[in-house]
Amino acid sequence: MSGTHSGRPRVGCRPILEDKWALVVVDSLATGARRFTELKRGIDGISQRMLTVTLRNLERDGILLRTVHNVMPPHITYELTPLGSTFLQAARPMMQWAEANVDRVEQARADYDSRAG
Amino acid sequence: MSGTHSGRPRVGCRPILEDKWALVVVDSLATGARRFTELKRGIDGISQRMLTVTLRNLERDGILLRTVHNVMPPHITYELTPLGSTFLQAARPMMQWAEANVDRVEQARADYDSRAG
DNA sequence: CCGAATCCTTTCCGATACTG
DNA sequence: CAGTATCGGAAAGGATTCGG
Repeated sequence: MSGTHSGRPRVGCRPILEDKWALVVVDSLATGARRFTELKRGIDGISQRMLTVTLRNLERDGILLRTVHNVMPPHITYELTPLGSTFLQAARPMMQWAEANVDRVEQARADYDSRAG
Repeated sequence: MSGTHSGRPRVGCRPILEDKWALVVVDSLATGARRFTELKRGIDGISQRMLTVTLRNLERDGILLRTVHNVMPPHITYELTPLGSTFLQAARPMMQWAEANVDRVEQARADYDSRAG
């Protein structure tokens, strides 16, 4: 036995965990609903296409909710669902670890590369 | 402001977070050192190539340590470094969330697909 | 037993152009 | 504003073969 690994592939969750932008998009919705352009501006380096794709996938997964507001002019907002909020809570430690240890990891890489070319 | 997102791309951590197999390999080392073949047997669906690549990357990142034992016959073990242990601790909540919510996510997908084709 | 190397297919993803 | 459509290069990743 090895930790929490169950033996079968975690089909259905992997796409979230592996998605290049999913974590940062979810994180961007931490403080409440946002519009497409707000998200685009707030996320460094994301293309329009990838933001669209990421939002669609997260909506499909039940992580966020897409709402069309019929005011004038009409606009669309994205916000976390309850399931999305629990996901964000669970993901926070890992994001914080990443933020806190980027330098250590890069140092380890530099060391490794200098040893082995 | 939006959660823990700093605005700059998290260069250096993304490869770990995005890697298809990194989490499950790290998790497989939770209980101690393992040999290549043990890992291969324990991880469902991983190819020899991807296990090799994943182990190299994690070693390079300072997450795990590769040790060549000069006994007869010689063998090689992989184990988490202290940095790797902190990574695993940080990743646990997300892995547990994934394990606990696969069904919910798949249900959400089925609902979404039945609504929109 | 633990890989490295090669081949080949699939998927990702940015750039660009267009739409209601 | 909030997308959709299409293209093409880049990267991932499986299968297979070979080596120490």
